[in-house]
Amino acid sequence: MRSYGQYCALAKALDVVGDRWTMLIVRELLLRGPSRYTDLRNGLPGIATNLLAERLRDLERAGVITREQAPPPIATNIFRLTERGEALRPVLDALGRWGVPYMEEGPAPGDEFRERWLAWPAELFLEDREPELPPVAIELWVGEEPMVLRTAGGEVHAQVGRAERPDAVLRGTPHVILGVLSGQLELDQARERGLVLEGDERALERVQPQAAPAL
Amino acid sequence: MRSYGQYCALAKALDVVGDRWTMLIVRELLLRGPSRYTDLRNGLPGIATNLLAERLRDLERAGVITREQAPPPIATNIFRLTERGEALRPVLDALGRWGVPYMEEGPAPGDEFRERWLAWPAELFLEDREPELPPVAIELWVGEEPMVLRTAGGEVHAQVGRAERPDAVLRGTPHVILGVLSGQLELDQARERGLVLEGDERALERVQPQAAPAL
DNA sequence: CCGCATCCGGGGCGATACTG
DNA sequence: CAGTATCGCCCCGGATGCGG
Repeated sequence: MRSYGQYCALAKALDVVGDRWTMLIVRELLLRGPSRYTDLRNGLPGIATNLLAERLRDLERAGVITREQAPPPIATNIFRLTERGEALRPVLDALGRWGVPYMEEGPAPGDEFRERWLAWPAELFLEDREPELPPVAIELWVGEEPMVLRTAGGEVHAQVGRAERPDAVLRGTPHVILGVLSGQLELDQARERGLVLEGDERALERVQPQAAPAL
Repeated sequence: MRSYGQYCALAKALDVVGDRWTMLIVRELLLRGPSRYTDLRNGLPGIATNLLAERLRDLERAGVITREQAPPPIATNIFRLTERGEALRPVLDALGRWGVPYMEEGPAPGDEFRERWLAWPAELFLEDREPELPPVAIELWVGEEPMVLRTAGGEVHAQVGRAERPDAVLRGTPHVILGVLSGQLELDQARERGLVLEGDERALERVQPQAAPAL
């Protein structure tokens, strides 16, 4: 990116991560951990391949990510965030939180969706309000790939995958699931909009925000 | 900006404020409060006039700013952040904080500078560690325009202008002043690099961070 | 299949000129 | 003062090719 040419911390930050797609690449690396080129590309629907390659080069030069050659049998590179790159998490948290209201309207026609993108609102909004009880696991089915929410140390962690014995299973559209996770939708309302909840309803209530956070 | 076409809070946020110059326009409105077109332009060295006009239109349509017609005698518009726009402050705070390390190297050749941009690191790093004492005011001279730091309620507020009877006056380059404010530079080191401190040194020490924050 | 490089059309960007 | 108009250029997006 062309530098803004301003001696200002914000402008300098934007010189590094202000380019189109750059923040979203960081999002993928934060959500997935170290990733291969193809995995990144899969998590970034719409990006042109040359742009991804160019951004990865830029980010590497800027010290935000590193590129590791996997050992010879595997002919692939692994991209991973440096400490400096991980330090961008508060930035993406803030931006993601600011963007949540735009999710309420539901996906625009043609919008792509990846299950793991839900990890953001999930970890942002949910908390384990009864950490002294045994941990619970909630499975989410919102597309092809299942996700699982687990309580641990008062927090809730989200990741792609299944639970062995989930306390509850939620199925629904991204829009409805997000409404439930963010506390914008009551369970009754959500059910009217197609939410299916199997298992222990209390597991869900345990992690939902008490009051709907102001968006 | 072209939409990313992703049903993701972060991508949706970037659809609105991810365009080039957009965040910096919000920076100016946060730092200055409601502003005229020309004032914005002055605080955004390097921006093309048509781009500023276009971004202001976009931000207005997105509900981030409003445009008010000033009463007839003054034939000018006033742009001001909406509540939604003010809600971007945590985002810019996080990004600005992430960008501070790039300031340590000093300005790049040709970098523009505005005194008020210092308000960011100032309010971010400084705190009144002795709020029970009478408030102090510190004047900063780093360019044409003076700035003043005032303690109030345990916090430190920065704004353009002078103090009537400053407890201390600091003069130096942006780079050195920033080093002092962020706690990266000891006073001795700063003096070697051209810092001039008049008045009560304790006023400065009172608001400096105790330990240099990890950048 | 993975990780790009190349090519090309369109649009956003930057600089300057101009207008009410 | 507060923008609009214009124009060249480069960046972006999409498609394709290609070596390992």
